Amino acid sequence: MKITIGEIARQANVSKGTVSRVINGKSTVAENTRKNVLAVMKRLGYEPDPVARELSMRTKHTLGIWVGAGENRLSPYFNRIWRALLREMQLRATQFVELPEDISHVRTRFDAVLVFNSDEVDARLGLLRDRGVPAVLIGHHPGISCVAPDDVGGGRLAGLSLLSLGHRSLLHLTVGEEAQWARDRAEGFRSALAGATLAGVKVAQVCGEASVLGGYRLMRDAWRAGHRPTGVFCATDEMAVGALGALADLGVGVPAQVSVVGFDGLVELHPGLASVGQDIPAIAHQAVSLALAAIGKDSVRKTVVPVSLIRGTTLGPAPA
Amino acid sequence: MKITIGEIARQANVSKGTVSRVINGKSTVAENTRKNVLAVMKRLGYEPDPVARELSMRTKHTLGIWVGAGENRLSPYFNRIWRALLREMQLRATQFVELPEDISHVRTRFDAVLVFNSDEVDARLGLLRDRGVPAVLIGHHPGISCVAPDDVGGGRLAGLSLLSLGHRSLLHLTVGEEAQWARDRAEGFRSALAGATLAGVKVAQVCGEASVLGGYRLMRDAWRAGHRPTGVFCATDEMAVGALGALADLGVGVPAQVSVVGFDGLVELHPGLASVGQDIPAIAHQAVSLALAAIGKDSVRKTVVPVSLIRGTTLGPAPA
DNA sequence: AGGGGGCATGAAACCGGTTACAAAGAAGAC
DNA sequence: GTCTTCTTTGTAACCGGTTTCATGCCCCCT
Repeated sequence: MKITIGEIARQANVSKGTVSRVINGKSTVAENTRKNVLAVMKRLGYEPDPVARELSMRTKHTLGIWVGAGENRLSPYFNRIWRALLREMQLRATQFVELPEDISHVRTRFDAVLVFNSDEVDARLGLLRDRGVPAVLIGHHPGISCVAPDDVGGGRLAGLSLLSLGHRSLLHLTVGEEAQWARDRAEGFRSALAGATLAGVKVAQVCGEASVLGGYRLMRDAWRAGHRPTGVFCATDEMAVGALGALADLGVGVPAQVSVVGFDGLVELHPGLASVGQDIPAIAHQAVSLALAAIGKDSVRKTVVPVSLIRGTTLGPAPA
Repeated sequence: MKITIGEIARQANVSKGTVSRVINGKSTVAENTRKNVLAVMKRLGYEPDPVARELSMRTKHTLGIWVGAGENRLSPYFNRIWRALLREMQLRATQFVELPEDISHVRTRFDAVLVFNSDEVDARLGLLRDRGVPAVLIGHHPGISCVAPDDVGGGRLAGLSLLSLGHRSLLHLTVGEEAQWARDRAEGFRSALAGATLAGVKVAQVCGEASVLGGYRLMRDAWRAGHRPTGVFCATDEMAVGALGALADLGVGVPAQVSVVGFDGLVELHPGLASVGQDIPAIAHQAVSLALAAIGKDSVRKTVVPVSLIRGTTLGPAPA
């Protein structure tokens, strides 16, 4: 038979209320009885039933995670975020459940939902609002609590780093304008160069796919088209890996002739890759914090998580 | 205020019990009252509280998923299984939560656990047994309910297919003997050839890493070492993709000179890849079924899910 | 000694459902 | 017309906790 709080109470000669108080440590309990109750609990191997607790406390200690259909679960970035969330939840004794595509028949067994940014994000947020479930977005979006890396600052950081190493001819590999993060990274990069363009700095931008292959093609084609940058800033590390491959195939020395800086800090992709590193544990931490804080209230808060430059071995001074 | 069963009962002029009966459709309810109650429920937008239900029914409608530390979450195979499980759960109105590495402090808010096979699997199963949580393994292991593809049958299928197409010189790219699935696939492959070796069929086996790069290296090195098979069976599709790359680099025509068959059916990896296809939705279905059936009892059941040959364009008749 | 304040605890209501049991009413058998 | 049986429904206990409120007790102050 399952051991309940009532059984503990009986064996410890106290009331259920007192046992509950011992468990939660909320109200004060005499040291003697506390010890006694704890001893009985230990002896019987008691574990409070989480479901009963959820019912009376009306908090489920559960967050939902809603991954967009278009989200690339196979990307190393996604994987890192996922694992960081897992760790974070463990620390907070909170479980997390992944929601299926279609939540219309899903019963809300969670206190709040973390949403990954994607094209369908508007529809999703609407659905959640209708059901009264607080949501936190990983990414940028108006009108909702968000957590995102400092994309603008990261772009600027990359630009400034290249400039300070003497690079005067730059190339930016990125995706189209549809994604907010890409716009922000590009904007930051341009802003770093804003004053410098007058001083003879040239910068070009080409757009393609955010993948290794995409980066490879962009770099190869740009080079063939006559671009001869000494510094290349790639909107993602995967593109940067592709760019490195293309440069290798073209026989261009890195970083002797060309420096390459990526974005995300996924050093496992390519040893030595220079990159604007995201603090993924911090992002996970903030996302969960915001989600848990959002329960009950409906405040909207935006959190921007700082980034830092990973120097690596693909970033060096401009050739003379 | 939240709408409860009591509120419905009041507005429909019936008792809570009757409303509950309508919801669950268990016991019989007069058609008139049923309609009436349903109307009130609809009007008020009532949704039963899953937590309260769990408490009184003592089933949590939740499965845990325990992914080993060593498991490669980035593999397309894992990804497919994961998504199939997600769908399966959705169909059954069951949620699933991923368990963190260390479950010692996790409260058991799930009815059963699905475990992915890995090296630490013994320790994990022990922990779960100690806590009295039923577990189902995706893979092979003694003493526990398992779901796995028909690895032996798949290996045999690949072997027979190659033989029937006239191939007499075969090569098997695989990993070491440590993994059960690899042993089984190899065993099936050999068994298909058992009678045929007497009839002048040559077969070689080389071992390496179960990755694209691993497959590439094995194929390249085997060719350089003088192997000239006309049929190649790879233990995983990723290895097969690598092998195809190596053959292309070596200038060997596929399937004109060499046929390549993989295992897993991950056609998205390489268009036209011939492969022993797993029925991943069926695996997910069986895994969840077994897990849900295991609640309460402690029967051990093994399920083997059939495989089928995907012909593709990399498998053809042996050259004359 | 009497009164007030604070701490420890028990009793009971509550969270939102399910379900065993009893009772009422209708229909059918004789 | 009465007895039995079946269907439908209400009542209340229960799942395993939390929390409000009241009470008892001890201590301190005047």
